[in-house]
Amino acid sequence: MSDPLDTIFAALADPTRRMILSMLLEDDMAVSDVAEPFEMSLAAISKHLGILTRAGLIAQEKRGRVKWCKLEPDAMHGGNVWMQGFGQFEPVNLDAFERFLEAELSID
Amino acid sequence: MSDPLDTIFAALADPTRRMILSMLLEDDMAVSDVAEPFEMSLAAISKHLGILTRAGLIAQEKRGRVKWCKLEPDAMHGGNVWMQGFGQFEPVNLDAFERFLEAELSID
DNA sequence: TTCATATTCAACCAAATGGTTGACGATTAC
DNA sequence: GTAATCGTCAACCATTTGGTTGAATATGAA
Repeated sequence: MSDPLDTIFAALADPTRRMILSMLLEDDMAVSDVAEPFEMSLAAISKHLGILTRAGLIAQEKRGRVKWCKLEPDAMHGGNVWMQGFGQFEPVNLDAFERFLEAELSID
Repeated sequence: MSDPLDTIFAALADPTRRMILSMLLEDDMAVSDVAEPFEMSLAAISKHLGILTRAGLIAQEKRGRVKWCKLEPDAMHGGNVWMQGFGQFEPVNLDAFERFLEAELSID
């Protein structure tokens, strides 16, 4: 049907969804806990999680009445390779990335 | 206003636009030449080029009555860094990427 | 000047997106 | 059994997206 890159890049184009992925980088989370920091309905977050799941960027597993979300970072590989084809980007500075995440996640 | 990553990933989510970027990897092109292989109107391609320009992924320069499009690969850097924060992806195999492009561009 | 070429603009359209609300099914707790 | 919690579903809505067409603009060629 449609190129997986369509789905992956489209999923990453939304700031709410990127934030969710950043949160899951810290730890697996239940749907309600994912939704908690956002000022939108649980149903809206549920839709976002559906989109991330269909893109393969997260996996959801139901245990009891709680549905756990876990990051699937390998799904990003294809997009990453595609982009890298356009230039030799300097090696990623992971420290800088962690500082970025630190800042992004502390909207307390 | 909106995160540049919104704009970049959204621009990359469309297969026509990704194809255009691949084409520009070979060489700079005039708008009409970009449009030629696609089965859609010139106006549609013009819009796509506008989106790529606003995302910073290409630059357009008018010389005479021809508008030239040229790749700005550095604009991808931010997205690339963001993705890499999610995993240590194996070093890109540029040969493989070239073969991929070869295949993608030869829809003659 | 007149004509052709290169590109954009404006108006329109159908479909997709991101959100809402309220009802619903599943599971756990009392 | 009854009630509370977790999450999704369905219907709806406004906005954005990706395309069309026809007219307009700007430049170059005859």
